[in-house]
Amino acid sequence: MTENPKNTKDRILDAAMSIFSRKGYYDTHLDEIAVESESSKGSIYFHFPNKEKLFISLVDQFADVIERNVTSAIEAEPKGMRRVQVAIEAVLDTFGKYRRPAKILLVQAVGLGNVFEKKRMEVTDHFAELIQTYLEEAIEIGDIEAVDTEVVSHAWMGAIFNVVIQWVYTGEPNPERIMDALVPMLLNSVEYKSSKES
Amino acid sequence: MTENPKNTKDRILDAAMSIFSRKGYYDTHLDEIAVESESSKGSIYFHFPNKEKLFISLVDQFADVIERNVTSAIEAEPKGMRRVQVAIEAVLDTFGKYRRPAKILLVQAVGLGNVFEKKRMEVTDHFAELIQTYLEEAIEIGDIEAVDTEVVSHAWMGAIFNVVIQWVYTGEPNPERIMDALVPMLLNSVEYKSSKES
DNA sequence: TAATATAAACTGACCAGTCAGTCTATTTGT
DNA sequence: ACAAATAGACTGACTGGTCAGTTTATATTA
Repeated sequence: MTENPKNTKDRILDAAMSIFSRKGYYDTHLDEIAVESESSKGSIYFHFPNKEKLFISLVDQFADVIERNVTSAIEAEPKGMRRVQVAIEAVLDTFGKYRRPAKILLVQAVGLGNVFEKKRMEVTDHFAELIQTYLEEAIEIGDIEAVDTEVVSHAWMGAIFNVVIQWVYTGEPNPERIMDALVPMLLNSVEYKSSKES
Repeated sequence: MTENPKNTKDRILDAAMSIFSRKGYYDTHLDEIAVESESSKGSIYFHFPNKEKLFISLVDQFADVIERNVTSAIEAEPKGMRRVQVAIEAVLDTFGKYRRPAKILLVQAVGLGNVFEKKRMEVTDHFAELIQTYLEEAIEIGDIEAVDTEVVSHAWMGAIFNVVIQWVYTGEPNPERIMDALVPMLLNSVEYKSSKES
C-alpha cells in the first residue's frame, strides 16, 4: 500500500547511494541497506546479483548522467575551444548537482582492489579520452598551440576531480567559485584566452 | 645467520609495501605479509599494533620523504615562482623514483572508509597548503597576478597526482615527459611565463 | 494458481587479532 | 669460566565475531 512512494529497487538504490557515499564500500553492510531501504536482504539479492554489482551499478549510472550532460551541452557548440569550455562546465555543473554520486565515483570507488580498479579506470580513461579528443580538435582548428594532449587531459581531469573532492568533503570551494576560478585556469594552461563573450 | 639481510621489521615493511601496493588494503592479508617477509603473524603484531597502523606507517613514511625532498630542494631558491616551480619538480621527481609508495599514497589509501580518510586528508591538505603558501608568496612579490589560491592549489595537486597515477598504472607518460609537459602547463595556468633561463 | 516479489532466519568461510610457548642473546652471580 | 636468570624477539595454532550470500516461508499480483 504505497508505504514508501518508490518501488523497492529504487529504494534500495537510494539507500545504497546514501550509505556507500557516507561510509565507503567495505564499511557498508547489506543489512544496513536493507534497513535503510525498508526492504530486506532477500530483496536486494532479488534485484542485484551481489554487493559488487550493486555498487558498480551506482557508478555506471552516474557516469552515464555525466556523459549525457556533456554531449547534450556540446552538440550546439562549434568545434574548437568553445566545446572544451562547455564540456568542462557541464561536468562541473553535474558534479555540483549530485554531491553524493560524485563522492562515490571520485572517492569511494578508489582503492578497492583490482576488481573495482578495472571498472574505475574504464570510466576515468573514457573521460580523459573525451577531453583529449576535444583538445585535439581545438589544436587542429588553430584555437590553441600544440600540447601533449595525453598529459594535459589527465592533468585536467585530476584538477577537476580533486577540486570537486575538496568541495564534497568540506563544502568549499562551492560550485560557483570552482566554476569561476577553475575554468579560466584550465583554459590559461593551454594559453587560450577565454573571450569573455558578450 | 644473515639468512635475509635486513631485520625483521624492515622485511615486514618491505613485504607490506609490495603487497599493499599491488592488491590494495582489503585484499591484502596479514598471513601473506608474514609469508613474503619470511617472518610470522606474531612478529607483525610484535612490531605493529594492528593492520591499520602498519598500513598508515607506510603512508606516513612516504609523505615524509616527499616533504623532505621538497623543503631541501627549495631552501636554496629565492622566494616567488622559482620556488613554486622547484617544489613541483621535487614532488614529481620523488614520485618518479618511488613508484610503489606512490601507488599506496595516491590510490590504495583512498576510499578505505572514514578511519583512513582522516589520515589521507591530513596528508593531502598539508600538500595543498604548501603549494598555496608558495603561490601566495609569488603573488605578493608580483611574480604573478592574484588568483584564487585555494582552488588553484587543489587543482594543481589533483593534476599532479592524477598524471602520476596514470604513470603508475600504465608506465606512460613517463616521468620525463610528465616533467616536460606538466610543469609548463601548471605555470601557464597562472600566466607565469617560465623563463627558460640560460 | 503460478509467477514474481519480499521477508527473515540461517550458514559458514574468512581473517584480524590472541596467546602460550620457544628460541636466542645478554646479563648476573659464583 | 660457566651456570642460571632475565629479557626481547619471534612462532603459529587457535578463536570468535562478522557479514556476504543462501534458503525457506510468506505475500502480492495478474
